[in-house]
Amino acid sequence: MKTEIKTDAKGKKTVLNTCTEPCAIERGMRLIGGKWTGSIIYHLKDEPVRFNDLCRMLGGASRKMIDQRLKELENNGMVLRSVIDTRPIAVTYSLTEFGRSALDILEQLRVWSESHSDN
Amino acid sequence: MKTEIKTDAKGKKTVLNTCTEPCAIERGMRLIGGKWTGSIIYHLKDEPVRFNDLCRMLGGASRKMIDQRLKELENNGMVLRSVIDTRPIAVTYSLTEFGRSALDILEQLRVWSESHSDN
DNA sequence: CGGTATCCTCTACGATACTG
DNA sequence: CAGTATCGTAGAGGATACCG
Repeated sequence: MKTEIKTDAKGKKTVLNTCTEPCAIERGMRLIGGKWTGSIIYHLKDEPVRFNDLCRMLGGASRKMIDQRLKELENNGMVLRSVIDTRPIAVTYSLTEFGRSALDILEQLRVWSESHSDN
Repeated sequence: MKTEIKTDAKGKKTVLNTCTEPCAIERGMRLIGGKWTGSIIYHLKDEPVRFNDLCRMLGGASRKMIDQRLKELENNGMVLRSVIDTRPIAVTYSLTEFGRSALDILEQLRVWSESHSDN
């Protein structure tokens, strides 16, 4: 996210784009900004949660979406998938240290969003 | 973002979804999580910026995208569009107080993202 | 229970060309 | 300069059904 605005002797401005693609903010958003991604991370903050419980928590999201997002999060190293081989099988999802490191941002976002719900 | 996990006498857990749709985190993400939205807000943090300068700053984004995002941001009350009636016309975009209130989150996101660019 | 597979629709987005 | 209009494609995402 480096951009310089150069101003010459006559006051004319030139914008230099030195922004590496994709920018840090965009990269970060692609990690936690997907549909339901932030909510999933947030719901895993206290304890491991099972797949179907997560579905119930995220009432508006389809199972396919949640499955997809969980795989992304697993691939990005933010979520850990644990299989407990009972019958029927049980699978829990929990946050890795990396995943946990995103909680501050999400909490701040939640507070910000709620404080502006009056618009 | 209210979800309760009830545990009964036998230790059996029931998940109650009391999450109002859409949740605060999702609502917040829809405000600043669109493609390029965060970057646009971030680039407006110091001073009003003209349309074409913004395009140069966001090298990877098409003009159409930027136009679209700016309109969204204007509709959401985060960005102010100012027309200076010279010839040729000049248009600058700047942050409103509401838009400015999102900068903390974006800055935190940027730092977080950069500190994990080694994965 | 915890998923896949399939189908279908709708939109996001890029490319390009035109305009006051 | 700051857009709008039009077209085309790829992928997002819902609904439904099936599986180990």
